[in-house]
Amino acid sequence: MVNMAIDEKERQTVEHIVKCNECDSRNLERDEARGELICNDCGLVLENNEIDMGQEWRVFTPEQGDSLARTGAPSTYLLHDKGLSTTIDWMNRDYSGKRISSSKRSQYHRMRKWQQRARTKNSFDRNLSQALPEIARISENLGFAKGLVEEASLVYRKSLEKNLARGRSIDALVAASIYLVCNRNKLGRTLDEVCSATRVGRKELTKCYKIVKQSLGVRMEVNHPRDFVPSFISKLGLPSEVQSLTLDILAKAEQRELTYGRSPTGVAAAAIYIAANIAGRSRTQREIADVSSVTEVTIRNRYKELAKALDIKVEN
DNA sequence: AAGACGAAAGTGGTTGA
DNA sequence: TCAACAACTTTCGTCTT
Repeated sequence: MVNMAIDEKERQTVEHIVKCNECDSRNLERDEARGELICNDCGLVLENNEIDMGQEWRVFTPEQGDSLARTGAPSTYLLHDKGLSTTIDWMNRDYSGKRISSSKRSQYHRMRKWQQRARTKNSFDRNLSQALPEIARISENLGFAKGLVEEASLVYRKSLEKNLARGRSIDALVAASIYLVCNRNKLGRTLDEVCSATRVGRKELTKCYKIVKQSLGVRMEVNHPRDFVPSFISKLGLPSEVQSLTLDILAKAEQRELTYGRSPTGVAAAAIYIAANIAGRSRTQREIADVSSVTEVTIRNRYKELAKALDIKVEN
């Protein structure tokens, strides 16, 4: 009986996964971090900005379900008070729905007013209540899963605690927090992508990013070209075959130390250019330059280097 | 006409004195 | 703090298909 209930649950989760629109393959993979559903055969991104369907716990009996239930929404870093403070209802009715007397009504009015003031009483909270919705909005634009939004909010909180907001715009600090989370999770988002998702200029973002990174003591590994490959490949609509070819090329390039001191996006772009060419799915330098935020010239320079060192012939 | 090529000059970041 | 330097960008004329 209990087992049947589980089967039913699992059947439901499997059933909402669809076939690939492009190649009808059922070989789909969910990338929880990016919030994307990807076809393993052709590389098509089927769903963006997916809702995180993961459960927090598993329930085997109804009693267990009751015992695990709790009141209220989960605590979240996304709300300035983590969703934990009290709010006083605006309706002038008591718990049974009866209207309350006028003297009580004005008392509640005063209480509500002070409650509102107290809730966002200091600059810390006021700042957060402005910044956190912004984080949520931008994260959505970038297709973050819920966990990443929380992480970005936490980074922002810590930066505030370290007094980094003074003399800087909230927007810049928000953007820096988000970019930091991108890098830490190796999402392969370029600086430009984050810039255009926010209202913050490139220069301001890098400046702020450095400060946040430094003062939070976050150790960041240097971005590797391979981190950018899935994102670029999918934007170019190239099959996963090209992706694995690209990764092969990058692995060899790394062995010959062709990746050091070069911009990782440039190297990734060049490797994709070569791989697409070999696979007979050529893309122009312009197309690849557009998605990778480097210039054609850089792609040319990198790909010449790679082709020469790895002894690959590329014809146009 | 589109795409690739490469030279030249300018920009922003890193490094080392 | 400043100069030197490598990587990268922008621009543009030329070549190839």
